[in-house]
Amino acid sequence: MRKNSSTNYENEQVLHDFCDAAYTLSVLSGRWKLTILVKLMEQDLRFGEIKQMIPKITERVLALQLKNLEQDQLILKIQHKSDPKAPVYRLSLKGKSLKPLINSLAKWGEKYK
Amino acid sequence: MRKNSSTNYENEQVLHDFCDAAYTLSVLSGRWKLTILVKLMEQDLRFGEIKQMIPKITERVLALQLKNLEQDQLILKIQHKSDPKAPVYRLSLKGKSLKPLINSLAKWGEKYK
DNA sequence: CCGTATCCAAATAGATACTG
DNA sequence: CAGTATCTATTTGGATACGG
Repeated sequence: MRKNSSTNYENEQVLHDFCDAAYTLSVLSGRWKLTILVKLMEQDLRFGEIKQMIPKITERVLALQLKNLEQDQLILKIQHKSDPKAPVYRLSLKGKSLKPLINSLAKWGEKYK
Repeated sequence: MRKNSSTNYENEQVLHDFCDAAYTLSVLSGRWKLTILVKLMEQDLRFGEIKQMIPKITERVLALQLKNLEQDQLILKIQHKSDPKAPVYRLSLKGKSLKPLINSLAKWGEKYK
């Protein structure tokens, strides 16, 4: 009797390809990514502003995480021709689309932590 | 003009405490955790069975990941008095409750990867 | 069969100084 | 201000051998 007895009623929820879930986890995993994304949900920010909001992050690591997020196309780095030295980081549509997902993660965490 | 123009219509979705989301990510992050959880969604398994299903995992790492999952109370290690040498790993209720969440992760990943 | 013990490699993150 | 360069520390995962 090793097979779960619950097989019948639980399978109405089909399991999607969990490799896709692994991809999602991969873009979210990183010491400060969630924090940065959440800050950017509210407004566009510059490097120094993020640094100020997250005092414990070092410049090197902030640069790395931003680069990752940009490569995964979750954020955009916007440079104006008028002042290319003051780029702004902004959520992309893909990044914005994470909002409900992050909320789902938070709800599960709140309930089960 | 740095403030997002989208502030008005997007805030109907309140942002939950993202620390709770970080907790959720933390229990899911680990090289093989998702794989193991998905296998256990279908049936209880023994150490050696999981090892066979994931040939590339080493015994040390499998033991570590199982220990993590057990500590986070996502899985149960079930030992029968009759044969304490043949424990079975089983999803806990908390572990089972991840199913819809993992599906959400997979759906987002499928769409945006 | 179900792990643990040792040792090692890789990835990630931190401290600090420096540059265009 | 917005990063890069170095160097180090920590965490995580892998290879392999051994033990109850």
